[in-house]
Amino acid sequence: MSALDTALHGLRALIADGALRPGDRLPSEGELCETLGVSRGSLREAIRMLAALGVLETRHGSGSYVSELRAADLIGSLSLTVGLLPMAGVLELTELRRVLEPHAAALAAARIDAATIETLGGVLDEIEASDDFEDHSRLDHAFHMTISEVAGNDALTSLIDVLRSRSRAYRIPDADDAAELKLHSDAGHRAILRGLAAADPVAASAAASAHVAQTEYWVRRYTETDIVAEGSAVEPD
Amino acid sequence: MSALDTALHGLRALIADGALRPGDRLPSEGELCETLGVSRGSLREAIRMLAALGVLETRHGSGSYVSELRAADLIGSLSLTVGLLPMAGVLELTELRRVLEPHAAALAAARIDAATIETLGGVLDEIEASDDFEDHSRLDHAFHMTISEVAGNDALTSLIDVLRSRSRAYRIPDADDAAELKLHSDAGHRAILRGLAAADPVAASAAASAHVAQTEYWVRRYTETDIVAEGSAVEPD
DNA sequence: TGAAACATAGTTGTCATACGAATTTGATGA
DNA sequence: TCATCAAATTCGTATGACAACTATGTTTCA
Repeated sequence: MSALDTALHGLRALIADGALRPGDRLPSEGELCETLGVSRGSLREAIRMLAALGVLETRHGSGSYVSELRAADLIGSLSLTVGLLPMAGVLELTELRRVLEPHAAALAAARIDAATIETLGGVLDEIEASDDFEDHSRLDHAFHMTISEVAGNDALTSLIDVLRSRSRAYRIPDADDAAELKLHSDAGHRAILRGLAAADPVAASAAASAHVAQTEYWVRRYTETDIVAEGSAVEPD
Repeated sequence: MSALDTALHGLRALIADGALRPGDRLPSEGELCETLGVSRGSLREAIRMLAALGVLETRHGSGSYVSELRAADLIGSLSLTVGLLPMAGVLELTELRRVLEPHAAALAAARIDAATIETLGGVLDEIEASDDFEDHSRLDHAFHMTISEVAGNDALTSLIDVLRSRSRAYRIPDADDAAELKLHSDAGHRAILRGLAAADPVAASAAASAHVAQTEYWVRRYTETDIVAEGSAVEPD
């Protein structure tokens, strides 16, 4: 087994066995090197791998810590990479959205309160009033994330967020198409909100399903034509 | 921006911009160090992070390569970490299974062929004939993965695999409970297979839903009592 | 007494160098 | 043409050194 694997499995075992619990500080790199019998470089590579996966967090000058190990955080670690998927992969992910978003909408319909409904209505008002792509994208994200959060499962919210992050980054180049998309999008949002306001899981779910299907249609339509990626969709620290 | 971030974003940009495509070999570490202006150690840490996320693959003596960037592979990178989730997180994931597995079963019902139905029947025969926990776990896995694969979405299959990997690692300690679980589990499997064989998406979906709900019941039941984790559920290379 | 400033030790971040291990490549020879 | 071997290339690992940052205890001053 390579030194890197030794370090990786060693660290993982410390957490799996309960020797290190969420929030705990790891021994210093020097100590871990002795314990695991690897050089500092190999150890640091292993730490970085677990950090990339959301298991560890390192603070300069302080130490490395075990994360809270929330399912949502681990799923969120995918956000760095989904932006690199080719279009074929994006379509696969959209199919997952077709299942997950209706589910979230149905759950939300059963739990949402009047204040949140009002908030969501305000968001839709803003979307419909704005012509700016950035505003639209940001508010659309807020609308859907709020629904996921109301659904009450953080892992579900995180997963939907990750899956949505990609299609969000595309801008429809053709002005007429963009206008048509926005028209249908706005109508879809209103339908979802009606379902939520009526506390009707079936209606909310169906509306969410239709909304995703529409997204999928546009993604497919532009898959084989011009498409403009909005940067790398990941902001630097 | 730290040297590590420089390297990480630099590598990511090379892929996002299309300068490096799936399957391509990266420049040597020495070249990348010069290009990005960081030391070899920092560069290697960045490479490891992307490798942990399934974006890069490194071969000793040959070089580092961009992976095929399949959605299924990126999702599969979670398998290293879901084994570390506390029970609360496992329940969150089980709720996701409640949506995804019925969906997969419904899709599979519409696409499955006679040969696969026969194969699945054979797997169930084996399960029902075996008393060994290892056999049962392995065959159960094969049964459900086959269904996912028939569904035809690799990302969905990978996601279900990741989510299932955790509950699979638990063994019910009480013998009577274990026997009861197996009884219901076997019946659930047969119900799913009946739905598939009848090419009835609704029946298959409902049976899969019930099957996951049952798993969830047992996970909850044992959450606050004794539970035995079957190792770290990740086999070394 | 209280608080601000400082000094110190400990920890991670980064770099440079060296050499081992594995692969790839090209030359050599039958 | 093919097999074999040697060399070059590349990643894997270890070590040492120092900078950057944090945490903690101490001193100093109001």
